[in-house]
Amino acid sequence: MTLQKKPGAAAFGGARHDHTACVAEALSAAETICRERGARLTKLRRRVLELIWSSHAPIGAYEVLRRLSQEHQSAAPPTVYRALDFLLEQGLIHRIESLNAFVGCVAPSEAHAGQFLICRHCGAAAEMRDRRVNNAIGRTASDLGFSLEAATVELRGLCPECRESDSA
Amino acid sequence: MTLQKKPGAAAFGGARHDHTACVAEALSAAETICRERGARLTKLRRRVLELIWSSHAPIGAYEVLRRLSQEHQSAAPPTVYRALDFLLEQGLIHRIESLNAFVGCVAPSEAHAGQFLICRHCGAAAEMRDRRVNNAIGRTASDLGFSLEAATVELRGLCPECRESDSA
DNA sequence: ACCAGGGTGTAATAAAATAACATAACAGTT
DNA sequence: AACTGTTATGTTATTTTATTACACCCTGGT
Repeated sequence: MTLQKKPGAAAFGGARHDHTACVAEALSAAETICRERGARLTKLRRRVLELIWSSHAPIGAYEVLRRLSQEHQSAAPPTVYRALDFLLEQGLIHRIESLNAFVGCVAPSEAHAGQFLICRHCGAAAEMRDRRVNNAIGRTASDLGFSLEAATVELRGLCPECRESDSA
Repeated sequence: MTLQKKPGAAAFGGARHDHTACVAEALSAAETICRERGARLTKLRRRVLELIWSSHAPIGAYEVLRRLSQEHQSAAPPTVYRALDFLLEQGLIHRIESLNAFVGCVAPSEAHAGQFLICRHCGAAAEMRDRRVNNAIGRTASDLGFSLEAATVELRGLCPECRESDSA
């Protein structure tokens, strides 16, 4: 357990966390980071980031597009994909390969290869960076002479919340 | 390291392994398994499996379709996807989420959640099942109260072969 | 004002996956 | 052999996800 006190606390917190604050924090962090890097977080890109942060469940590019269209006449696939590319480059979001969807990054200031716990019931994805997992992966790769560059780790199952309500 | 003596040995072996034998073995194992289970490995399904095994690099559904079409007049997307679904259910192939592609399973007789090392240079994907990685994932999930059902682990980088030729 | 880049608009298309319904092949029963 | 239920395949269309190519337009630096 490294980056977050309690990984999944927000993502799996359900009703228990103040999501408005959660989004505000993410956006403000993004602005700071982009300013520092001289990257341009335009209105459009910021808005896309906000839409992605609208919940802790990964959201597809075309769902972003649908929502964006309601307020942005000229939105089209490239509009969204370009914004997503920018956000990915800046490490402000992650792509969930197994869902073809995107989710906000909880610790965008650091270089990262996120690992995700994805709840099949509520859809939320909690980002974590577990030392043991990283170590195990790193060791395995090096044992095999494989030069590791990136890792996709996506775990599916039931989050604590949904687990309860499932058995209830 | 569990299932294979040397994970990646065949996948990353390049010129060094007898791929014809490798495919023959996979097909014959598939037939045995299906016979035992009463599952029907039809000609079509067998051929799709063979196409997937044509190399150790994951292959996309539409690439399978293109090749299949050359010999099978009526091949269409559902033809291929249905065969793929069958092969996935039987555990004869794996889906590589980060590539939208499929690869033969090296140990189809057992229940499995494969982990993959994917070479960005030659495209080969070596399947492994590393105890440490599995343990780390299992522990992390249970620490967080997450009920783990499936795991996608896909590592990208350079395989030993390509690493050499890269620096050469 | 000019210009160079980066950002966005727009139209078309490619790539990946599924839906829905029709037909055919097959296994077990009579 | 004919009947029947099931599973497999054929066929057409559509949906979902992602990219290409080119035009336009800001914005910052000179």
